[in-house]
Amino acid sequence: MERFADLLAIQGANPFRVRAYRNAAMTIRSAPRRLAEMVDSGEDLSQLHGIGKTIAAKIVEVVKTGHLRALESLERREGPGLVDLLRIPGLGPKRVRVLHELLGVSSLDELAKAAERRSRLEAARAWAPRRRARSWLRSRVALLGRGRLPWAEAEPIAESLVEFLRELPGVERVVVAGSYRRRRETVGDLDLVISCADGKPILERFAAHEDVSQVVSLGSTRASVVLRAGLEVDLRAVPRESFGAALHYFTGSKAHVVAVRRLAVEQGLKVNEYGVFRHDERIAGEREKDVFTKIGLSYVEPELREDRGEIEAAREGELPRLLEPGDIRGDLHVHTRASDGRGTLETMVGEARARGYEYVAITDHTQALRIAHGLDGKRLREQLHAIDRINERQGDITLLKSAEVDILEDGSLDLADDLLAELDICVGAVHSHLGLSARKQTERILRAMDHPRLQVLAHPTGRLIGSRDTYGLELERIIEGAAERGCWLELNAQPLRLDLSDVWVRAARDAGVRISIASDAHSREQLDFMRFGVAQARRGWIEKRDVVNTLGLSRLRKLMRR
DNA sequence: GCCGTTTTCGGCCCGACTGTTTTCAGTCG
Repeated sequence: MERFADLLAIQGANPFRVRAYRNAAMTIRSAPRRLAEMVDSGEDLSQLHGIGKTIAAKIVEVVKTGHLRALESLERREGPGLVDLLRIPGLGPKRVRVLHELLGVSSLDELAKAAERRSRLEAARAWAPRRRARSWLRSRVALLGRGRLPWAEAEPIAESLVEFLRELPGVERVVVAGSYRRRRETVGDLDLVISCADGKPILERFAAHEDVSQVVSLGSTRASVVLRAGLEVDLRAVPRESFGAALHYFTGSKAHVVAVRRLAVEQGLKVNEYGVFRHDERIAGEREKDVFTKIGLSYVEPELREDRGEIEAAREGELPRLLEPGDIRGDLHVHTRASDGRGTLETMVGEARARGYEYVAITDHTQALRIAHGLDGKRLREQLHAIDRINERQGDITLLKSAEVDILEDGSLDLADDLLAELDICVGAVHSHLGLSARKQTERILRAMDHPRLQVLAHPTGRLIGSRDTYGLELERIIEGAAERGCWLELNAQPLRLDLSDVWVRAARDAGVRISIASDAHSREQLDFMRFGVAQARRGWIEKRDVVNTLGLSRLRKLMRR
């Protein structure tokens, strides 16, 4: 749908038609179920917001045939590589069309070559930056290839920029907005908002920061730069009375903001980054909360602002009371150096106690995972004894006997039943045979969950952000199976896992599955990863009561299956 | 192309920056 929209835009189609396809793409991305499944069960896709008869038919065609004829014929006409040009900052559909028609360019490679040649570009009247067209193009092509950064990697960069700005004279407030504030698992750029009386000198100081490698644009209210690290940073300066409105606008998401503005228009109001206006009168702007209340909404937490139902819920006063970091009372997935962790048992327990946890489950790998030095029966028994001794010594934190038990290819567990019976809680995980068909992988996991001892399924999809996709899996069936069996699903808080994702953790919650948010710490510092998991859970509309490790130990034990 | 307790037709969020525009198009967020 996104690709089709791109090609339509390059063709010069009605922009609202183009937008309709982009909206549909957004709906598909946020859908809590796979559309293929809806098609298979004969459901009417046009019930989904933003999908009408035409697009529904196209989706059905893709699901049933694997092809979209309309897309393929457009690609044949224009060249399949043409849409890639849109990824270059500063190149939109109109300029891509000019490049295509004038220079015969229809792929990134061809563009790179054309940028080195003398070309007729300078003579093209329709091409706005024509005086320095070639050098402009070269500098823009160089901006390509910057991927999204995991949230946790953006954090130190964001914090140092905030610190820098706070110390500039005239700066009143600084907040990192954008997808960073919404706590998306990755960020494409950083959006900083400041309030001050006069933005120009501050923006100029910012553009001259030693970490800036390129100034993309620099005006009196906005500066856009690229850091040496490759990250793009946008800084917006607004007066104090507009700070809340600016924060709302720059926090996004785009879809959320558009929906809010549309709602305002329906009420005869206008919302922009300077405030909420009735005719020419500003009726809100300094405080973000007022932007919501003036159009009849309760305050929406940034993590929810994806236009996935939060606006309707805010209107009805039915927003969730989101999980808070302080609600967490224990960690159910922690490694020691007995397998592939770095800390000793005592170190990890000490760190958990320092966090005020009531309990921590020690979950080293089991024997099948050779590479992690997984524990066989003998070594696990030794660890269980050690845990008994620690538990006898101290009363303020309880160690739960556990293991991250390998789920073997046939769905059986990598520990004998008598050993499993000695554990307080069994965490199961898939680490091998990731290439099974989706059906086989799903049945393997369901079979493992059939085992009465298996309580938590760790990192359910196995994805690694930026490097490994979900292994083939019918996640709806896993969620359904977990609900039926009283099995819990983990939200693994490792910043490159965050598995389950926001959309899926919400789907699991909706299906009545309980969630364990777990650090999967392999060193004492990594117990801190819990906060990434909490943020991801909030994006999935998770409340305290949905999460098992917000419970005290006795209630937690009661909730276990056996 | 989608949508509708104003509408089945006529709307569809809104503003900043760039370039060379002498009043605005293209792009971006």
